[in-house]
Amino acid sequence: MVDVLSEETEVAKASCKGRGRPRSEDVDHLILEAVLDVVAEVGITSVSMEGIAARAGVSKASIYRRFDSKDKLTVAAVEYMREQSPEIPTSGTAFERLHGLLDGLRASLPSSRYGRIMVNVLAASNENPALAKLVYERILIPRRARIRELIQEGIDSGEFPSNINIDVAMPILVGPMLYLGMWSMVDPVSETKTIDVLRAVLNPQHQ
Amino acid sequence: MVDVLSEETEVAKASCKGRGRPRSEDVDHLILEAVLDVVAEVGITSVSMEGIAARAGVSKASIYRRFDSKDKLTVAAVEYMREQSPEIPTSGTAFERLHGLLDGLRASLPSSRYGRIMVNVLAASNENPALAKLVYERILIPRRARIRELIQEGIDSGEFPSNINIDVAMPILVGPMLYLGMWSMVDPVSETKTIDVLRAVLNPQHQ
DNA sequence: GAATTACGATACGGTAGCGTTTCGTAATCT
DNA sequence: AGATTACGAAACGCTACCGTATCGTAATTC
Repeated sequence: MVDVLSEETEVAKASCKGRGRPRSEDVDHLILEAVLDVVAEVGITSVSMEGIAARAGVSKASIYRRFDSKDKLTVAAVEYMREQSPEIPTSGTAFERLHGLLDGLRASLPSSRYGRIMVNVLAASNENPALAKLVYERILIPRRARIRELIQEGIDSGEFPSNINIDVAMPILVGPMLYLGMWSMVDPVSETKTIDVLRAVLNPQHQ
Repeated sequence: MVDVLSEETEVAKASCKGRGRPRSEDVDHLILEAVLDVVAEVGITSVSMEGIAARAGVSKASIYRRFDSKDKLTVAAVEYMREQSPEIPTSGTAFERLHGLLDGLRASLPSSRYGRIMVNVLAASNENPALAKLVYERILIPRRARIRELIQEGIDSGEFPSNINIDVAMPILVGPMLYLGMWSMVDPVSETKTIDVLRAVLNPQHQ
């Protein structure tokens, strides 16, 4: 849960060190968490001020005091979201750790709040390209960076071939996880599939 | 545009060979096309009877005469959708044809009506799992079958290694296209990337 | 203690879409 | 010709959400 809500955020519209009652940070968090929940469950289109207020247990006035439009609200929610970092495996070989991370990604795609937000934002990217870009840069890119690090570790330790081009390896490693996870709510994937695929990609001789 | 509208569809609710004025097939098509357009552009949640009527240039009554709920309407639209088959390349090596098909898939992901419908249905899969399953089985599976055929052709002709397991090869070939295409509207992919990836997957010695 | 600001609750008129119904007209079957 | 059904257009009451405003109360600063 950490803390946060960066200083530069739009949130602080009028009440920067004012004299009266200060704004409740609890209310800030309640609102943004509610937005993230709704986006994950039913999509950005279905975010409504009234619905968020009801869900967060907060008055509409408290929302409008902070965000004067739905766009500002969703943008702030995404900025607030920063990195529900998945636990990065630390034990085992580079292959095992990479497998752990990637299989976690695959499994989280349809089920986790994180994964569902990504899909819903992607679906709305036509309507709201600015938000899509923001999510891509603030959420997806950092995630990918962690995978890159793990691949680099494997290369440095000699476990993976040294001539790997990471920019080519990324789609080859991550892509199959998207393929396997994306529709798994209607067509579940056997648990051994991920490792079969990773083995085929990283140890072609065993294919 | 073909023809179609299967006989078993829900559409024929009361007017199977009745006596009066027959239902216009033009109206059938106008309605379902409008639904597909709206789903592609703004998502299933945003499909409204009024919106469809206006867009199709049809009265609401004509819609309700055929579909008594929005669910029935969207399901019928998907069933009507059957396969806007992408042109399957016929010239060149198996690699070249596979590349053509897969690169077409990648490029169509964010831009084509087909690709946008898939993402929007996926995003709504929580709310409407039945529709998600229908789309998956009627649209996605047949598409994948065509890719499988192309891979099998390459194996049969000796161009691809004979020990390939197609169930493993599919995620490895298709997955990277998802990875590269999915966010390309906010982060365009260089055109040579697809072929780099395919080369790395199919000719590991050149990696 | 007085001024100031945030809070929850509640209410307002306005808009959009819902599902249904009624109308007059058009097309097809017997 | 007459019966029957589909068509577009329009109107119905209903609900949800919008953005705004007003209230009394709570929490801070001066």
